[in-house]
Amino acid sequence: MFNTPQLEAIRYQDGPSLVVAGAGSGKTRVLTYKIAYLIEQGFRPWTILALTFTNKAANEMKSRIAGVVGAEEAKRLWMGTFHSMFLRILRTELPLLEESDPLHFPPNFTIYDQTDSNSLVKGIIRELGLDDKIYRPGSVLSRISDAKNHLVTAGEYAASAAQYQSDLRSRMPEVRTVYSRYQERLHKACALDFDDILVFTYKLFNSHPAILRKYQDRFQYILVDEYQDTNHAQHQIILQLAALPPHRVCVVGDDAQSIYSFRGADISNILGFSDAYPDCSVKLFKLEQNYRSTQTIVKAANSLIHKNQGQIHKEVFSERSVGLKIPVMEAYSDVEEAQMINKVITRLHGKEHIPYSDIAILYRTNAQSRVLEETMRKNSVPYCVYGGLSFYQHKEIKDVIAYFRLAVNPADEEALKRIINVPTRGIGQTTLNKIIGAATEHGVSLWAVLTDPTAYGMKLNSGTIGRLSAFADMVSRFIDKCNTDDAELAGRYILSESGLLKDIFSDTSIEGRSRQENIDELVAGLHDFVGLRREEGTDAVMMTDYLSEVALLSDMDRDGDDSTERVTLMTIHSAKGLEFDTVFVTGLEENLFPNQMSLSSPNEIEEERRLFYVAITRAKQHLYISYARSRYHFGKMEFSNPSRFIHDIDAQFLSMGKQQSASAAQPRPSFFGSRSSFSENHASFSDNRQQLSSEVSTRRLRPLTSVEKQSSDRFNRRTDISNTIQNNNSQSSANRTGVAFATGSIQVGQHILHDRFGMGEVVAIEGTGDGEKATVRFENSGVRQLLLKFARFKVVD
DNA sequence: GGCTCTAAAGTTTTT
DNA sequence: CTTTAGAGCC
Repeated sequence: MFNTPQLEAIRYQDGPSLVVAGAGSGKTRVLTYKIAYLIEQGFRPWTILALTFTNKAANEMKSRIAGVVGAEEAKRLWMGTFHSMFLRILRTELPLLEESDPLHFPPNFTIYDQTDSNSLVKGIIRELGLDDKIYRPGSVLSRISDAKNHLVTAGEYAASAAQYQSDLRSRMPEVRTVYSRYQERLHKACALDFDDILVFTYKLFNSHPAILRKYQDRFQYILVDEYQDTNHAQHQIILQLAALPPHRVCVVGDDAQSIYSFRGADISNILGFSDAYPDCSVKLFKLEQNYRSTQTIVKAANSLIHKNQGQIHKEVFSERSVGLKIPVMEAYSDVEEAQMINKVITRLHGKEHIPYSDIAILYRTNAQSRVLEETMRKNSVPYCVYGGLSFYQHKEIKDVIAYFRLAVNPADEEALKRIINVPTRGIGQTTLNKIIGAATEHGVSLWAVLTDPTAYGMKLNSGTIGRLSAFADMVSRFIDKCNTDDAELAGRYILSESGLLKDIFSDTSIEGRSRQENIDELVAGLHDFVGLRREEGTDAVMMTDYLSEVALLSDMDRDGDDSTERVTLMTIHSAKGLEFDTVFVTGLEENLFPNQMSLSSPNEIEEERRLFYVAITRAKQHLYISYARSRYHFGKMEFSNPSRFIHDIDAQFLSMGKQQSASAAQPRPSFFGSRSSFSENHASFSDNRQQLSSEVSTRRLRPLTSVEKQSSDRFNRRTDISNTIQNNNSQSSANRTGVAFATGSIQVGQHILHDRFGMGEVVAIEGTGDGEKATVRFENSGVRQLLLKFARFKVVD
């Protein structure tokens, strides 16, 4: 079941350990069983802190652990992302600090997402009279974010000569001023940004030894997955929490898969972890056997990654079958690339009966998904796109969430700015600027000015005053509602009373309909949130609880639809940690992969190469690599050469197809020389080309508009679900009904069909009356405990 | 103050 | 090509 190093890694618990785990080496399984083992050894679940990279990874691991030690135990683990776990700590601790403490925050503080941060920085740049051509908000914010990742505060930043010199070189000497003001404004808005979650946690522990001690004592064992992608702040917090002997901390990762340095991830955290504890040695475990992929894939990956310098040496090997050589497919254009891939998918699905859900198409940038989607749709291949514009980033959803945020925390400046005139109520930019000016001048929140404009010297005409006070009154009612009613009731109230609902539902255009669907889905989400929490016996069902949850959600974390049969499309970054029988890695072109932005720096090229390594090691059986000779970029066609990375793989593992005839048209001489062996496709594809090309020339594909894209996406996501689960009504909140049950009506061993989790088997029942709970093992949703009083399901047998 | 039209910029990856 | 920001007009 486990090999020797895996077993040793699982059992070791005397001190700090580092598990260097090659791709496909069963890293997640080791982590899962280590935690289960710890619990069996007597560690209580709430004394174990397990940090993962995504919420999804955490939930999956949790439900696997539940399968071993039971749902009741697994539920109590501190398991989640760095951000969600530390946010939980901050919500508990920050309100308890003295008000004079700079870290003090009331419990209802907001989390600013990147858009909020960007908008705030932009506003500050404008207020300071800086040129936003030079001070591009994005670059300024990334400097600030960089500083925060390195735990450099605004004050330290302003005092640092080195920082100043660096900013000066970028012609942005005032970044330090922006940083300081940015931080002030966050504080005034009662908000933390993403990076602050880490910075505040570090500072909290650093300046309050008693609080640090409390968590050091609580967390008897700390486990961290994907350690190669942690940043300096995260690393330091781990060191704080595991500072006391015997330093029971276990970090797991693979330096060869470090792909987030652009976000501040520091590979030296894992490379140097062996020296983290001067008073004791860190036990090193190497997992080198790959259980996922064919020998060919593993060897090809090795030959690629060995082109990089500076890594922990390991020799990943596989004992699976040798497998096929890796076809490298060349296409004329991005469209043809998509069509070739579709052709192969159709063949694999039809002749080899590979389910669509075992197939993934990976790409470097989100923009590449368009052409693929269009082609898949034309060929009726079901697909699902992950990432890109997440549900929570749609305008209408952000508007609604902004209302919610304002109702929970009226000081929230970005939320207020966003919706003060949505729907239009005659409060325009001019008035808003005056309010911001007065608020800045008096050092108070926008809300304070808004509720009493004259007190802050606002000169306004009576009409404006009336409109402002009407708005303030409305928000006050929302605040009250959020204090008394649960998230769903309050949410519905806000939607209708704000006029948003009327505004959105009076628009009958295609775009409007798409917005309406999104709003429906949001309300359904609120309903589920309240319903599920009640089912699980939690009473945290208020708007503030809901917001805490959604603030850290990304598209990757959305509901699993793994029961359905669809090809997965995602960026390579999103694919980290996943595996598929068949993987297509697309767009292997110079300037795209490696990306143009990374060409100037050897380090960044190495990171791109690691990214390619991640991509190819996702495949279990079938791996295909493709590139296009031309591709649309900003609407105009551009030609490109095959990626240098193809060359980095030992040619014996690749299948390049036959020699090209001299007459074939080439947009440009190949990277590999004019008599390239690259141009003709792998044998099994070459016969496709002619029919495909004619199709290309007759019908130029039009990129999808955002609405078409959304609705097709929705179609693709949804249809299969509603067919399999007949009474699934998650599409609409309107006809949602709970299925009521008398308690005592189900028994262990019965199968149920849950409204949301699908099919599952009842494995235990405990408690009586209103407290009666069933433990259910779901086919696709893991093991869960449901409070029968609230649970919505029906018994199947 | 609000709406419409035009111009410019943008795509690297995301908790 | 698409999205967004800004100017100009009502």
